Amino acid sequence: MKEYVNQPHYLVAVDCIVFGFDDGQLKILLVKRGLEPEINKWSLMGGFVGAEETPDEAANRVLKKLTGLEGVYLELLNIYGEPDRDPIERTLSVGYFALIDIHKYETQLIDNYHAEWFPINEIPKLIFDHNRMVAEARKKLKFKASLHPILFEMLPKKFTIPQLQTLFEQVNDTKMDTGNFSRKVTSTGLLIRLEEKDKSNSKKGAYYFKLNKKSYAESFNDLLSL
Amino acid sequence: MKEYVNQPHYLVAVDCIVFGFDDGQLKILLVKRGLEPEINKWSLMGGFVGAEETPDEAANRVLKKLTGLEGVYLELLNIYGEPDRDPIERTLSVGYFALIDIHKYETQLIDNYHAEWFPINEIPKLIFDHNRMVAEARKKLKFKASLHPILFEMLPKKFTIPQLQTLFEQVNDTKMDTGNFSRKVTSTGLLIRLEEKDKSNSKKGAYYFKLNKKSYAESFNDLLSL
DNA sequence: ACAAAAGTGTTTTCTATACACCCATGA
DNA sequence: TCATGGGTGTATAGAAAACACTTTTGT
Repeated sequence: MKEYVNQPHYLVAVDCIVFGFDDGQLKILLVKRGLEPEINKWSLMGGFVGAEETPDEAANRVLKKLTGLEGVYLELLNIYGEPDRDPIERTLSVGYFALIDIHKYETQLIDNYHAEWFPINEIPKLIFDHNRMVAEARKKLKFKASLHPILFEMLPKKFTIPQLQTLFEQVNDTKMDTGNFSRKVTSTGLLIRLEEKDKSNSKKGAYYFKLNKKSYAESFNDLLSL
Repeated sequence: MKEYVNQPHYLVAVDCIVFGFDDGQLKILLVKRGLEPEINKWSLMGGFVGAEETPDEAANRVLKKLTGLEGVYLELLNIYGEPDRDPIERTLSVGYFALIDIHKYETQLIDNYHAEWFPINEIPKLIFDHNRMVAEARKKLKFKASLHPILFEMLPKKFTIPQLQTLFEQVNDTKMDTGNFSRKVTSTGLLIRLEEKDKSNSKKGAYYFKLNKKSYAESFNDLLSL
């Protein structure tokens, strides 16, 4: 037990990189920081890890406070622990990235925090090392999505294949053939076609699909390249 | 600044899951814990994060202390933060997995810590949540290795293709065709064949290869499925 | 009728897999 | 010489990529 004595103790925070997809663009949710230092600067949404919770739970709590959403897709990104990253006091931050359906969050809460969605390529200067966190999150999202069908987490319940394709293209920073994409994605068995069509982007209209939740759940056990 | 007041502070530790490959087996390095509680039980090698270092640096320091090695492949695994995971005092632990060339560590140091290599399928009961960490590390290694050529980190400078194949099979818990494996791996451009052969496993002998360091470095920018 | 997005058909290329078979050599 | 692991050759199947072309319907 002696070794525990005199070891330094630190503040531990969580910061969330919240991804959403809207209007054909991959976006990130940022808040105007409400406390000193750097008050009123843009920042990631975060909070301290409380005495009775794990970092995961803290991230979920923060996310719920900001968006009203529960059961959000959350994944550990990295630990940020430069001794001087927070000028007030040493704080280790656990970074998480979250994928949410951008149309489901509660506007009221967002307003309370003076939060705004920023297109991924138009992120402003953020406090501390938050810009680095965003860059790493983007990269990790890309790798993760190459083996796991997680991007559906950012789409509404009903979505079209062209919509899904745009999201893929945004995440991977690439263009792909529409015909091949359509076939590839329908062949996975993850999608169920609905009768309804979305005619907002073409006269012909694109069928809406929904996730096949059973296949989706199972796919998380496997390596699946989509 | 007011918000920083009265936030709880915690101990922050690192724990390393050290993988090595020897005798055709994937192994993990464990130590006999030297402090209370649970003294003399098997455990991962760990230590507290010092005031002047990041968790990464702490992990590197711990690893050097144990093996004498520097510049080891280290990657964040997860953060373990159950409020009661350490019975003495709340301690958050940052788990790392490390890949080392098992023949390069310094025996003397290992002896000092009463450390031993355990085949991956014969891990004893460990303290706290360390068994869970090992399980997660194994899974993460598999996923990571499916897109990045990191397994070379566990091989000596000179290695044969059958050796590499055995390592792959161990990590992925599978068997593959020797002919196809050989072609696949040589076609990546990551390997340079040497003149020398290893005749310890066959009369014909298997060529030694070394890493093409340039291609190897570049490959880390891409998604590469090996 | 026209234009433009959606998505199907078709061809070609590439990769993965299976497996027969040759190679080298110590015992 | 023969048994054995190390590899190459080859044939086939399946996936990916490229792209022509049809379908639909608001204008």
